Amino acid sequence: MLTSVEPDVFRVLGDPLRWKIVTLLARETLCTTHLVEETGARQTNLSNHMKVLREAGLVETEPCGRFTYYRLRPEVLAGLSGQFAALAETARTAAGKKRACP
Amino acid sequence: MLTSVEPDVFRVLGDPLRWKIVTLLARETLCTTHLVEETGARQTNLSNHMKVLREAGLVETEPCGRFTYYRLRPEVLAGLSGQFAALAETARTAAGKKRACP
DNA sequence: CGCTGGTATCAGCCGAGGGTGATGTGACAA
DNA sequence: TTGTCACATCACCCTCGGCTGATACCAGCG
Repeated sequence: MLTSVEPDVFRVLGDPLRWKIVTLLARETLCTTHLVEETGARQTNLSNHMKVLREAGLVETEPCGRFTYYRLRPEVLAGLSGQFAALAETARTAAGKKRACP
Repeated sequence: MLTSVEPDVFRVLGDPLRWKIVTLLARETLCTTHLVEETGARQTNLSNHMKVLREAGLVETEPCGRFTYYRLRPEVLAGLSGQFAALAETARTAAGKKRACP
């Protein structure tokens, strides 16, 4: 039952700041300091969001001395793409099919 | 600038009940009464969620006498699929690219 | 017309979660 | 070791949004 966890991923991506972080990480791997200057958010706030992204499986951490690099996981994005494609296909084939009013 | 509205769509899909509604509507067009018996939610609650889904452009209404049928818009799902695919591709090509620590 | 059933709207409650300051931890440099 | 920097954790406030009961609206039917 893969679909049960999807609303959580969407809820995670539904925050504007987190979505911005994801788009930034899609272009290059960054550490918290870079994200602070890119987004303008506080370090504490970013740390909280990174924890959420990490627990959602969207991001991997890569310690580098005192720094912590965050790397996006393309597989998850590709999986979501496939889920949406399948759902769109289901909706297309079911076009016009409606249940009778009781 | 398409990407600016995306977090809103994700926030809409991030609610478990709304996601269930979307998956149900992907299979067949339904009216509120059907959704009430499928989800077990109250009519008022469902009406609120349908308004959110409609305003997000995910769903179209189709009045049929006293009933209101809701139809999923596959184009939106397909668009999201494409966005995720592009983002995954960007992340893949940028793999290993990391900004230097300041 | 009045009644009934399907939906939408309104006002309000309340818990989840985003934002913040203070503080803890761990790694490098002098 | 001591100081500093990067990051995580904690406690707290406060807003947003999901859920609800009451109620208004609208289409069909007698």
